[in-house]
Amino acid sequence: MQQTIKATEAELEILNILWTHGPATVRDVHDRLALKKDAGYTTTLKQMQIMLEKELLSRVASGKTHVYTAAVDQQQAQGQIVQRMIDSVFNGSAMQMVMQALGNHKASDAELEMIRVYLDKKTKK
Amino acid sequence: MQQTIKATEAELEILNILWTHGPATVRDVHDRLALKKDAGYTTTLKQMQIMLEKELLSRVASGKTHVYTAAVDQQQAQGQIVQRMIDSVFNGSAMQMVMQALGNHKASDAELEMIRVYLDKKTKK
DNA sequence: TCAAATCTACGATGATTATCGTAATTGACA
DNA sequence: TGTCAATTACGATAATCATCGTAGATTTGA
Repeated sequence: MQQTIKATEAELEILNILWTHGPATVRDVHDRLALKKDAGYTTTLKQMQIMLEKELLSRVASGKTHVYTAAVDQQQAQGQIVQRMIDSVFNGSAMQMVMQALGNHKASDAELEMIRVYLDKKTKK
Repeated sequence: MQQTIKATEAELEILNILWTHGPATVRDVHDRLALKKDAGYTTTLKQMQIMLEKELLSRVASGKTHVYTAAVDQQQAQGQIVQRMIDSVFNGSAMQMVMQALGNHKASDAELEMIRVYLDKKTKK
């Protein structure tokens, strides 16, 4: 049985950065975070230290700093979050959420085509 | 400019019940909630009172009880929640989330077909 | 009518989150 | 080597959330 990954919104933002850009220092993460929101450096630091305790992150020392890595699988973590949302907000209907997402979002034709291809593959299987 | 609707997980469950079944008393909501989770009656009551203050709900008196109604639009609230998740967890890519949702979910062929039809309509427009 | 059942109001509490200030540590380099 | 800048460690705090107990009000029906 896979463990349940429970991350807050703020933690997800950090995980997201690490998933996207790979291992990074607190400084790196903080700078990227600062582009979107503003919080103090120590806030980010503390956040990441807590995530280390929760084992959402791992780290290795490098000189005087630490390099952090996401310790949870991206697919799995994202999947669980989406599932929780589907359950609590969409009565368990993934489809309902997909339609909502597609409806609100201005997806390009190319994107829509990708989804279509994906659907086909899924249907055939 | 539309206001930002911010509801917690527990609040969403309540909203969801009201959206699905229409106006209801605390008792009604609580009984439905009790099917899934267990919490005391006063917990649900308090929750709904707070939601009233936040103007997520409205209510009218009916005898000694109050009948509550969701005061926020379902489409709009769901849309904002999904959008927030897309932003924080999927780097702003709705598609990425859709694929995640479809991947995790065992959708029936009929469901997939519905999505396909929806996509076509969206593409043509 | 009045007692029991039901409901609301309200405050308190513990847990979790998010935030940040300060102090201690470390490494770089003048 | 000694100082300065950057980093980590740690603790504190305020805000938010979820939960529930108790008291008071109201309705119902025996």
